Amino acid sequence: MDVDLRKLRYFVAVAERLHFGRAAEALHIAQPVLSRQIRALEEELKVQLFARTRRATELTPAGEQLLADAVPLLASAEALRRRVTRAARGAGTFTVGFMPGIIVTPAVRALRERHPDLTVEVVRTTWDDQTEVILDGRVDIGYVRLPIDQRGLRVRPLTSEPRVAVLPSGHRLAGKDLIGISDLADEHLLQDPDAVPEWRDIATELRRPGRRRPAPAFHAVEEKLEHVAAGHGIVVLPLSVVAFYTRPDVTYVPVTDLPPNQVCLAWDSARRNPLIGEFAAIATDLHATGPSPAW
Amino acid sequence: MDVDLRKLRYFVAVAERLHFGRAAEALHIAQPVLSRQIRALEEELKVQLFARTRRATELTPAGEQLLADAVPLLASAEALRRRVTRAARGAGTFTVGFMPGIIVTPAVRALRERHPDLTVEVVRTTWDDQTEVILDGRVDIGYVRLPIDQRGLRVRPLTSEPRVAVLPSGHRLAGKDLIGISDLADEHLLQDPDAVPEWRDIATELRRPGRRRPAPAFHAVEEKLEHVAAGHGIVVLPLSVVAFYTRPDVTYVPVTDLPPNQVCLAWDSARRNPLIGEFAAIATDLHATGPSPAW
DNA sequence: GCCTGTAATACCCTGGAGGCATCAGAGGTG
DNA sequence: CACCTCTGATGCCTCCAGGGTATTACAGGC
Repeated sequence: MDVDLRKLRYFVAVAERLHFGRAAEALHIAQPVLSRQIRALEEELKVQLFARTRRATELTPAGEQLLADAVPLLASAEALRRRVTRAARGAGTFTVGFMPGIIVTPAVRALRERHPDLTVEVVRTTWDDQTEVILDGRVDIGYVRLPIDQRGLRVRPLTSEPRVAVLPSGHRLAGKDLIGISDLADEHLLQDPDAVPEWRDIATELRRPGRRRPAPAFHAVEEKLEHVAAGHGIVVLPLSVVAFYTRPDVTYVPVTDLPPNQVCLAWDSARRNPLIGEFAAIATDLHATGPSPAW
Repeated sequence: MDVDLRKLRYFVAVAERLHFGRAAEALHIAQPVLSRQIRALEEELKVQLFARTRRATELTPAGEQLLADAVPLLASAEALRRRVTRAARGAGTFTVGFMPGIIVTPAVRALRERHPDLTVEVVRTTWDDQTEVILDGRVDIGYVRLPIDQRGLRVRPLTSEPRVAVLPSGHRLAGKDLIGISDLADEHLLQDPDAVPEWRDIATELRRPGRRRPAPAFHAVEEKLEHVAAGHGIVVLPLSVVAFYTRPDVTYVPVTDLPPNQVCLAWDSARRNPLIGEFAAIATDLHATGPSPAW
């Protein structure tokens, strides 16, 4: 009748590795069990999921489709679990996520005033988990910075702010009033290139292929600034972030041909919680009519 | 580890009825089994879901939360099942849903030309199932008419078209060039009031409470027109629909204070299928630059 | 021809989901 | 107040699905 989430989880493990033995190991079960479960899933769905040649294992089109659907489904199931537990603990809590540099206080205060009995919490996110926390139920609504993977989310634009290049104080470009992306082509970018898509378009053509890979293992703003100060490279950040996390040994320069960073509200598109809509309205309102922020 | 979808289904059955016996009956299982399963679910989540007083059963806040999350999760699971089966049958098929009066041919043809090996199918929907078919996997993308419940969907506006009142040919208003909603206040609306939200705002105040309820059991356009012709009442439809399903014994009149009907593209926000994005781009493009339709 | 790596098969054991019969407590009723 | 009814909970049985171990079957490489 219903699909079994356990079987789906097993399937995903195999589909991601294309190897029963290693998948079984990762799942902490014996390999024959996994073989049988997958076969059972195939029989239940009346569909072949893997093309098994004795030597290799690969996905059929149906398997590809299942993988694409199973991953978000499992995430939703996990989110459901988390939200129920949260709902039990704090009968009335509402959690707002935000990226560094975004001011959430006015909107949060407004929501508290309208619902005196409600506990409103805030959670700081990073570039990597800003959408994750929404989909897994840790926050009810989040202030996010584009670009993001919008799958499973509803997104409403709020505002945008210019981005600047953050450099060590002694850097050759440190004194400039204004630079272009091409001036930075030889710099090492200390952050996820997805956060600065234009970087790829313009800079990567100039870069030698053998160059050291990005792979930054630090995600918080403070860590990035620390590395910039140490001269390991540069980062590109929205102006408000730099203004907030100011420190003497790094400086910043506006970059002309870098489009502004778009700040949006995002929430789980499958949910129906009146507070989400209410908060979104408040926040949108504040950003439209309220006092303009520093940038 | 994972939640059990069967238990969730059982929970929803009880939560919707607030009665174990009747829920068990609806699920075709014995009542003690259901009691035990719910209790097991509560223990697994470490949360009390129902407040059981010996005489009544009601939901706790955690239960409310679970109900809100479980319903879409079960729907997603069902959709996953359906999509996998479809992916197995037609290795490469893409299905487009559309409401009556919307012309999909050019976009479908364009997609076919770009992917000669792809089977592109179209499905006509009704007001009631236009979003359902998207969420349960019967279509990959749908042309929908607002207002809709956007939960679980991504929606992109396409175009809008005026709406008209459809009347029997002999109706007192049949000859008019233009009427207002208030002229229709005494008419019987033969369709889901949600389809014409303004009807509620304006007309219901004028209506006596004891009036016959809407509850229309017919949904296809042809059926509505049949009933209008028979003098059972009137309907409000987008102009293109009336133009398409023309018949001699019904006529239509533009309504001044009825905002136009918004046509959008909508697809499952959790999915990642490049064809969806491609089709959306084609359709948006056609509607922006292509030949303007009849209305 | 033999060894290795990989999935499938054979067989067993346990726990959980289902059924039936019954119990227990809260309200209503004569 | 005794009794009946309605409703969910318990006790006990059966059976199958999911887990484990041992082994087989087959394709390639040496």
